[in-house]
Formats: sequence, structure tokens, C-alpha cells
Amino acid sequence: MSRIKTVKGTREFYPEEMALRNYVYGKVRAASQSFGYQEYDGPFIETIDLYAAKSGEELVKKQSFTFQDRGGESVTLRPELTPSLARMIAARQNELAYPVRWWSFGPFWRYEQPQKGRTREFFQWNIDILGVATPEADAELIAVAASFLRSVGLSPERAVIYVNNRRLMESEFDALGILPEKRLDISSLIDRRSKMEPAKWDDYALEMGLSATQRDGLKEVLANYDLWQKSEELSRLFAALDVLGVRDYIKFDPNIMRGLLYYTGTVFEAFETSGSVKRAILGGGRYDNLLADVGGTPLSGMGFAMGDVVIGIVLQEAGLLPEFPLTPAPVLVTVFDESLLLKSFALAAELRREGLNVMVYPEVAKLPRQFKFADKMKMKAALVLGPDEDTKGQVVVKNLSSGEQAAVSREALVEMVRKVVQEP
RNA sequence: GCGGAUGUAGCUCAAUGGCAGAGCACUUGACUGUGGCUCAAGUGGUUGUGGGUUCGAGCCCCAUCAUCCGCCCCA
Repeated sequence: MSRIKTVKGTREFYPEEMALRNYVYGKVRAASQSFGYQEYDGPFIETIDLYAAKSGEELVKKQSFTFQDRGGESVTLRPELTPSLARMIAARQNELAYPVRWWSFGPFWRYEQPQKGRTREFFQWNIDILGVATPEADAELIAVAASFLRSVGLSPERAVIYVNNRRLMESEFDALGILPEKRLDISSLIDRRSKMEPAKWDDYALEMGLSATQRDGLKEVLANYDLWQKSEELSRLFAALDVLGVRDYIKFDPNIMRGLLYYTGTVFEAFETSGSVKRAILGGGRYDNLLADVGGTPLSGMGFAMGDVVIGIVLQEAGLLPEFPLTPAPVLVTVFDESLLLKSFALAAELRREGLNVMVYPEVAKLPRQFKFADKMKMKAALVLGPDEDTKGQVVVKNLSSGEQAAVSREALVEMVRKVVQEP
């Protein structure tokens, strides 16, 4: 059988996958809202200019979904949210109550090669605090991330948030005599270290223009896990994380750089420690020039993002997902025969008016078929309204887990159904 | 953009170059007012696609498409 295929890198959300997506969304919402963050969203399509200015044209042209609309304008399926956020903030820069705390969970598209943990269409949690530049604000946002990890069952033994500070690293680079224009190269050099063999990396560092002395000095810096003590920012950050109750998730790591240019202070990334996914679960940092490209006055902010794909795999592999009900309705009203069809419908309606989620079999069918349906849907109760019950004003309520059943009067029915449904 | 692997039933996978199979799922029955468990029977295939080698190809060769894994990149 030939089917029309899906677009490369997209996913279909069957009810099971939709339940997972909504589960993550729910945990994201709970973590965000418990710290007072407001939900917002931007457009899903934007002009390409919005990204070209900030992210660099190469990246946008090669790795985004861009096309001409019927009016001839180049539009892009959004690859990230930050530029839209910047524009939205700039438009109301003087009216907003600072600090602004905003979060979002929505779809994004990137034209990349799909592989484990990476699709071309994905959902991403974005959360930012704007208009305040203290280490304590950084700590709060990291605490949101940690709260989320805890809420989905990822304990500090399983997930770690690695923290570093760009300013600290830059002063270390300066001390080694590394010129400011080399910083970007050095960042990618550091990022690449874990992926290369030590000897090769040593050579590579020289190719990047470091002297042997500088390289060895850099290696010392990268191995110094007490380096944070030299940074007042990091000391304050860790003190705040401590009282926020999430210090157990945090590790200082001078190797965390987050390649991008625009981070200026705290940077962090969360990883799952034991599983097969090597990619970061989430990551972010502090930036100082959010509104520079969209016409506002500079505003400092701190934010992070988390895609739904990696966290989904991590939770699945760790066995941390709860069992999602297949159907929101735990009760099936069966249909005995043609003459009782509408009475079953009426019975279902009556139960719904009592606030119960109820399905009714929508046609006359053999009872085994109807019970099999209820079973496959993992429903908790099946009701039978046959000729005998109809005459006596009763309904049979069957508990599908235990197999027990009883005929009950219409007056006692709702209570009985509630009782069966509420059993674990 | 580069490299590696894999495409066989709805799903997961078998099958020395020689009759295309199993498990699960599905349908029916054992069971005419009741699901799960068990048993029995049954449906289901252009072996991704196009060429080639061969008496004979799921298997070998070439091309192509797709998927997966990794590299690059990762806002």
C-alpha cells in the first residue's frame, strides 16, 4: 500500500504521543507559573529579516524553512523565539512592569539533518526574565529549570545543570594573553574538546593560533573546578541557588561555553547523566543587548530554552513517564439492542450532567464487541441497560478491573459509578 | 554538505542463490446478556523503486528513493 509520506523531520502525534507532549507542557507551565512567569507567544511565521539581522544570514538561509508568500515576501517558519520576544518587548518597552517574566511553549522549525534528539519540527519551552541583571535573577531562572527537572522525576543524580560565566572565562583568557578577537574561536575549541581525542585537540589548539603555553594554560583553566571562587557573580549565584533549594542540581564547569556570541555572563546547560542522549536537555544564559537590533534601548535579560524532543527521549528511557489514560472517559454505556439504543444515550447524557466523562456505544452491536472495546480503551466501568434492568428501573454497573458487577437503582447509580471510576 | 547502516505482512523481525516464514495485532469460533486468560481456525506479501547477473534473486551487482545512527552545525 502506498501512502503519502510525512515531511522529513516531522512527527505525527497519535493520542499516546499527544499525551506525552501535553504532559511536558503541563510540567513546563507549572514550573514557570510557580515563579510568576506569564505565558505569551509570537507569530509562527515571520519575515526573514527578523532573523537575518540577529542570528547571522548563513544560519538563517541554510537552516530555516524560508519561502516566498503569494505577495512575493520572504517569510520564515520561526526557528527561534527570541527575536519575536525582543520586538514585542521593544514595542511596549515603557509600559511593561519590570522585571518582565515571560514563558512560552510552541512549535519551531529548523531545516537540519534529523537524528536522535533532533527533528525539523519541534516544540520548545522559552523562558526569560528581563530588565534585571543580578546574579540572583540568574539564580531564579536556573531554579525554574531545576524545579522542572525535579517535577518530572529527574533527580540530581540523573540530571545536572552545568554552570559557567562568560566574563570569568574572558578574564582567564586575558590572563593567558589571548586576544579578544580570538574568543569566538576559543569557545568552539572548548566546545569541541569533549568530542576529540586529547592529542588531536592539542594539535588543533595550536592550529587555532594558540601558543603551546597558552594551550596548556587553557587546559589548566578548564580543569579547575574551583575557578568559580574567583568570580563574585558566581559566588553570589551559588549562594542564591543554595537558599532556593536547588543547589543539588548545580555543578560549576568551566567547559560549558555555549558557542554563541551574545551571551555575556552566566551560561548553563542541563544534561542527563546516564542515558544514551548526548545532547543538552536545556540551555541558556545572560545576554545584555536584547533589543539592540529591533530599535529599543538596551535591556539585559536571562533566558533558556528546552526542546520537547530530547526531554521526551530522556524521560522515556529513564522510565519516568506516568501511565497516560487512553481515553478521557472511563465509563462506557453499552447498547443492548435497537429498542434500548436511545435509552442508553439518555443514560449517558444523564451521567454527563453529573460531571462524569462517559462514552456510549454509538450503534447496536454484540455485547462482547462492546466490552472488548471498553477493555482495549482501558476503561474502568461498563454499564448495561438491558430489558430486565429497564423493567426494574436499574442499571448494571460492571467494574472492568475486578470483573465484579451489580444491578443498582437509578438513584444509587451516580454514586456507584463514581466509586468504581475513582478506584486506582 | 560528509560518513556508516538498514529497507521483507499493520507492527517487531527471520529466511546457504532453490516452495516467502514466526511472534504480536486483526477476523471468526469454542462463549446467543459480558472484556481480559486459554485453545482452534482464518485474513493478510509486486520482499522500497528501476535496471543488471543467473536456469533460478528477498539474498549478488549498479542506480535511485526513504529511514535510522554519527560528523558538521545546533539561534
